[in-house]
Amino acid sequence: MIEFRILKQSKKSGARIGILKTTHGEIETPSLVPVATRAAIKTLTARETERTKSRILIANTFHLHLRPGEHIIKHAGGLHPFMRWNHPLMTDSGGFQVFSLGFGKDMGVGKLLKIFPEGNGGKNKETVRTHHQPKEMKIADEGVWFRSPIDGRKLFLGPKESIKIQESLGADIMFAFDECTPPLATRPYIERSLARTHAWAKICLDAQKTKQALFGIVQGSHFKDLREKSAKFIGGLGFPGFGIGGDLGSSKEDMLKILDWTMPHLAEEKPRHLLGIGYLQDMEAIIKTGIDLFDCTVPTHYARRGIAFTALGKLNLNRTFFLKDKKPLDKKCSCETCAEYTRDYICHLMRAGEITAMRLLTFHNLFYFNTFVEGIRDKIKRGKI
RNA sequence: GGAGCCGUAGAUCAAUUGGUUAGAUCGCAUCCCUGUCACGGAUGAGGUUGCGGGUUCGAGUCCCGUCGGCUCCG
Repeated sequence: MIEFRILKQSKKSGARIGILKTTHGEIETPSLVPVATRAAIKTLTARETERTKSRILIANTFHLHLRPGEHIIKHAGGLHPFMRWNHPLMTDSGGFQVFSLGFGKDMGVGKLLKIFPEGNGGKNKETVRTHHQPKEMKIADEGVWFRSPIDGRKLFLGPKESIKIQESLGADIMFAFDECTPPLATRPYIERSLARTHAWAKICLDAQKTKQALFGIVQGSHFKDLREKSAKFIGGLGFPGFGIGGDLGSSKEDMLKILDWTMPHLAEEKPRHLLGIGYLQDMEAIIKTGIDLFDCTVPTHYARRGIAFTALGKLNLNRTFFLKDKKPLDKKCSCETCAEYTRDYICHLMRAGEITAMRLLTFHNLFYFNTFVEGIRDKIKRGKI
């Protein structure tokens, strides 16, 4: 069970301040949802994650099903006690892995299409047509046959299976099983996929036995009518909240357009989660469309590549330049990393391959992102956006 | 004192019987990463082949000298 209360609706935009209540406490929205795919924010403990101002995390059904298996987590009493996290949790359905381990892997693309200049090896000419299948999986109306990336054994995941697993995991919020279509798919492929995602949404609702909140996911790629169709359909099924999935086009403008097409069809009083998006420079814009929650791997993933986010932009701590830099990562940041450590040391650790570097950067980036969202909430409260 | 082996990019090593512009890996530099992939991807810089001479149309490769390192024998 969740309860969502909107405390303030902006008069200047779709932005709003809300409180999302769950049985594991409440969070203020808009909020970033850091990604704990395998029931861990990589490099940090739950206690440490809490000190980065994070109050809700998202784990992944597909990855936890593979390892350790949902029965282990159920036996431990669910994800919350298992990972020692006493705040709200979400689980992604595994639908995204249909894409990321399927066409995404085959074609070497993300869900946001990168535009290549003309003549660049015809990279953009490749398309996914109606009856195409990814190399290592089979997508059917009932669900998806995968091969385990761990040992190669055959696995099946469909809407019923996803819900059953997510119920064993016991997060406060679950997501419906969907297909994130590849950005290079043809319209007929997307239409067919959308019908499937919609059918799966209904099956998920029917399959659910627990009181966890189940969010439906809007798809529809970059087509206006398909996005509207999906938003109306998913919006009409009685879900207590919604996810918006990508392909979200090939630019920030595309993404905002897609959100604008979608949002009017989703009940205002219900929370909206933008799946997998959250560059700092996009946050304010997506929040202004009416997004309440968004998960993103960027703060944690980039940290492990040596990137720190600061008021002056991204810093690449791999660069030898920083070996003699005695400043903290960000002079105004009040996180534990910035309070105790300076760039020279973190640069050294990064270059030496010491995992402590990733830890210090992960801590900082999460704190920085959360502080950044806090700043946007503050702007909404003061009526500035 | 004598004999032998070795010397190629910052490091470790490749390079047909002498034959185009001397390669690879790591490291270095710049950039990339959006419902996760820590140690990944793209691009780039870097060489008087220890030094000097010779043979040859042509030498990292063959010859002589020299310097340095290693091994063995006295």
